[in-house]
Amino acid sequence: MADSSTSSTATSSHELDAPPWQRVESTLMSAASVIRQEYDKRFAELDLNLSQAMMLAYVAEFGAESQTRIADRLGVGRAAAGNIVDNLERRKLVERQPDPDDRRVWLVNVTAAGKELSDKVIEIDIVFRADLRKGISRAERQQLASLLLRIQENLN
Amino acid sequence: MADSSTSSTATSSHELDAPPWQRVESTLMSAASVIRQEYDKRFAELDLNLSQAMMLAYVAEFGAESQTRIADRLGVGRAAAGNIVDNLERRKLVERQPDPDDRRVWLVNVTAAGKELSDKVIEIDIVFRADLRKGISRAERQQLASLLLRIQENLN
DNA sequence: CGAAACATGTATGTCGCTATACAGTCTTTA
DNA sequence: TAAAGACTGTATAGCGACATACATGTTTCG
Repeated sequence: MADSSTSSTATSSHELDAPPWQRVESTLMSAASVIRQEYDKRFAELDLNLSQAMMLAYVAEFGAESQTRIADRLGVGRAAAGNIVDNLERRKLVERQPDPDDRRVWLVNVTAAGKELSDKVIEIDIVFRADLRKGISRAERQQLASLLLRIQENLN
Repeated sequence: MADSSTSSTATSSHELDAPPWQRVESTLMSAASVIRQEYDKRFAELDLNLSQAMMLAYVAEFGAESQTRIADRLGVGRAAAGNIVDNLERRKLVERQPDPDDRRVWLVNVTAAGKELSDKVIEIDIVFRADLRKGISRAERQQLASLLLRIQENLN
């Protein structure tokens, strides 16, 4: 579906005559959307979407942290983070433990089953990123990241 | 909110030790999200979100086209496009006209008020893109677009 | 100590999009 | 011409995210 707009953005190399929805900004958002969709698609075999997979991998790596901290790290709101934890907890992939030092807080930790699934998440991620980077050199990736960060910094 | 994850992605220049949610792909999606939010924010003064603004500008430029074609051009589904048209039509910014050649089709056209608002949309877009590009050369933008397209093409 | 200010996690409502199914309308083809 | 198929726009349900409001618990400081 997005491919039609995708191919039309190919004309944005000369920008003067390109309408707003065919410019670099649109290409950027379109690329992000395609990547997110493909992530979701590949994680579907694990019955996870991208948010759940990221949460699981994060918790598996960093262990018992509060939901608020996880939410900040993952760039979602606290409510969304709570929902994702609810879902993963229902499937026994993570578990909530009370924080001994602060009774408001739940510390989220990975279970054995969650750790196992997390390994598969990381594996899929590695394969996907390799696919994504085909034909793109390390230097180009670094410049891409640098440009993206500079664009973001222009918004503060 | 996304800024915390944003600043953490700044460490992704050396990728080997960076966890999955801090890599270039995340930087890309994060940048897209920030751009979308800022677009919404700037169009809010016109009581439009990004989708509505894009639709309005598109219709103002290309005139009477079917909803399906507009949906394809804008990269959304037909149902979503219909909803956006509903909204803009309620506010008398666009109007639906029957296609004389095909009774299934509504041709969407801009009204005088819509054309006027569309000019403001374009103006805001120009200012925003100038802000976004501060300190980024034309050559860099072209390379950015090229890299993004190559990444997208790797997914087909 | 005690009260105000703050932090955490949850519930609720809203928003925008997708996917699906549908009725109405062409278009193709036998 | 008739039947099969394809296309258009819409209704509906579902998902995932956000903002807001709230109850609960904690910290600060007079």
